[in-house]
Amino acid sequence: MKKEEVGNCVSCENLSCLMKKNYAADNYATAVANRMVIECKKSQSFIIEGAPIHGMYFVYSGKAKITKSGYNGKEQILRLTGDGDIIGIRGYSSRKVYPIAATALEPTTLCYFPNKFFTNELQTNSTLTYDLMVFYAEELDKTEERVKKFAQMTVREKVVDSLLSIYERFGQDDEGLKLVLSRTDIANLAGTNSEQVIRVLMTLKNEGVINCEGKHILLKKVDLLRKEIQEYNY
DNA sequence: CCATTAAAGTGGT
DNA sequence: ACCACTTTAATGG
Repeated sequence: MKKEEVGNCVSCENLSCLMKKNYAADNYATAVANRMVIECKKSQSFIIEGAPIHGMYFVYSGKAKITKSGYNGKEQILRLTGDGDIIGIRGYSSRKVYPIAATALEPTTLCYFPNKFFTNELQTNSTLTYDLMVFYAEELDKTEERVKKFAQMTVREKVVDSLLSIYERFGQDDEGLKLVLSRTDIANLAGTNSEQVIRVLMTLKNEGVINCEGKHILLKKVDLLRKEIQEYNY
């Protein structure tokens, strides 16, 4: 884990960032003074499952996966994160070690806040604390939805659901979805294996619903895909 | 540029 | 769903 401290912190332009949102210009300077900017290369893990909790991260730019390792070495992707997202936010439970791992999926810049600083902020800045509570509530909601989907969806539906969640979070351009994942990563997100993902992707391609060129996946008929899983959405 | 490893894809059980 | 295998792509020196 390579950490690089930047002497002169660039101003955070990311308006969805929880910190930026909850600080007036003058107080924000205090936050900036306490943060550390970390540059991550692709496939670099900046949080290791089981390592002692030391602080929390915001994604300044880039993308990362949050994972938990399973029984036979297979990992489960819990969620995907991008600009403005918070990572490592369970340092406030009684746990002393991170229950998850976080790995960059592309070159990623992180804002890091040591626990000591952030704990103090939570006790003094109630809007920040409230926003964080809303985040927790939404995460719990999403997790419960996912439990239902994992139990009830077919393999095909789980893959479709995963593709749509990537589409909704990250969008797509002419090339395809803006988050490029390996088949194995898609499988670990959907709760299947890479073979099944490969087969579902090929079927969808033959049906003309998506387009695949290497790792670039383009959703051609989003409405049709949504229709396939609509009964699972509330 | 080549060598080694990782990922994609296929077919059989 | 799982495993074994071939082909193809990515990585690193």
